[in-house]
Amino acid sequence: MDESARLMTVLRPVRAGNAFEETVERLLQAIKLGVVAPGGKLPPERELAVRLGISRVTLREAIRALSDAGYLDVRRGRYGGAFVTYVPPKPGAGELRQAVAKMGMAEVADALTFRLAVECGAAQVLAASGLSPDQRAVLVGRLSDLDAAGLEDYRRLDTAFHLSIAELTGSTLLATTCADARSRVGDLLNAIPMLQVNLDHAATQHRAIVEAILAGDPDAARQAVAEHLEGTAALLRAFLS
Amino acid sequence: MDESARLMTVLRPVRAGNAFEETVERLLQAIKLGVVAPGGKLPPERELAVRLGISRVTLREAIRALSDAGYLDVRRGRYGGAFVTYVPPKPGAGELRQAVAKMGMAEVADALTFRLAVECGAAQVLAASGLSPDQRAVLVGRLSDLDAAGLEDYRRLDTAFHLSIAELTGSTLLATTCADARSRVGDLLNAIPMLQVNLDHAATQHRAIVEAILAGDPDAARQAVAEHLEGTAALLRAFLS
DNA sequence: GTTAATTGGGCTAGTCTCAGACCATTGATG
DNA sequence: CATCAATGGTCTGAGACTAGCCCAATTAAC
Repeated sequence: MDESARLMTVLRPVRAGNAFEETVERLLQAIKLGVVAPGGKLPPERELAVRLGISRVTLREAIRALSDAGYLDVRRGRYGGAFVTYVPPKPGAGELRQAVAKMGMAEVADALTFRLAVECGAAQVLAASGLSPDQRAVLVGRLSDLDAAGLEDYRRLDTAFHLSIAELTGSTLLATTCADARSRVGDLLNAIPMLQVNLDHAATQHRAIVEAILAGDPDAARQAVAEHLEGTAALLRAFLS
Repeated sequence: MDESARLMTVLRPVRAGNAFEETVERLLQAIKLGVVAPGGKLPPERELAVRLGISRVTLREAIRALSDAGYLDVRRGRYGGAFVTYVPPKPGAGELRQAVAKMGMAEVADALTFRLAVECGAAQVLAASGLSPDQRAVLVGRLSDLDAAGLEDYRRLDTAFHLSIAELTGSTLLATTCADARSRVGDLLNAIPMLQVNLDHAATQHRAIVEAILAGDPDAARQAVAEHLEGTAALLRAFLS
């Protein structure tokens, strides 16, 4: 609000933690977002260390921690590697309360607001830009992937659909920000039971989002995304009370 | 776009640089955003080091670098400290080309898209939330501050106005993201000459933004912000050709 | 003037992180 | 069944970063 609030905003910690902690967080993000699907393999340590800009020693410590925690299965030798064993927990109110407790109510509200803002912004920007035929195809493809998904793959493909919108804008910053926003609410979303009614409703909303974007209507796109995310947030609140 | 693009997005470097570099960047952000006004003083080293989560040694190296570069004037003893001496350079096409050259065209486009998305998102979210009388007062106050500003303070108060929108949403994540987005285009904006025509136009748009937010109209807010930022982007493009 | 509080300046011992080299294991291929 | 390429496992020396301590300078207040 006042000047001192802005000081708090800008002069915040330069680092979220030590290299090990930040690496664990990043790998966990890749796993939970389904960037590396269950059963899939992480890139080789040497390559991954370069990509993450850290030493192999630190990366290995992080992989070791995730392996111990049951997220990864590490195998040696040629054709070996770190394989994802994590599968999202079965939804339930217990999981949700636990996830919320770990974050704190204020942080949950912050994350939901953040996600609403950036995803609406991304959809609006994409709708306002003239999409190439290739881009349209990608968007439609992701939508039909999601429609064809079983319960097993639903969360992962839902994430893929939402992130595609940001990626299609061509802005790396926006894509990473949306990925960040999504991963902040990931544990909460996983706690929501997937009822057929909700899935049908979501499918309708997804279609509305795509149609608005393809029609080049930023306002409709913004509204459609807002409605969709508000719906999810409402489900969450319902489970919390 | 495809799966490998998502790998690039998530498995990016965990650290933008070493602690020294990141600290310099953060302090520069505070200075250029006008969070600490020219002539103002940074918090004492000991306190600032704690806030930034780094050691005093590293902080002092960063301050030393900024002092050498002419951004700060450091004075010892009681009532001493690191005082901001930086004043934004006089606008001109030369500055702009230089700023663009340092970033690269792709990065400039990315930054502009990013800012458009997050600021529209913030305005939309704020408009959709019921504002308290206090919040309305802050928003209106920032607007009149800006209207009353001389050329000297214009940029700083313009930044303050825009960031207030994000801050008023109550989302720390959104506030820091908007601050980040703004600082990425800061050098570009500083290169645009401040013609009276443009200032008048901007003032009208600012008023439209505030009215839409106060009216609780997310679509109007989104449109007003989009129009305003597109206008700025258009000015930039004009200066580049 | 003297004092005392506040602030920047500097040092040291210890921990974290890194780059690079070398070892160990695995399994497809000939 | 022997080979060899790809991959994880391990070690070491150097540099970055930190916490904590004390010194030096400055100035309002008495």
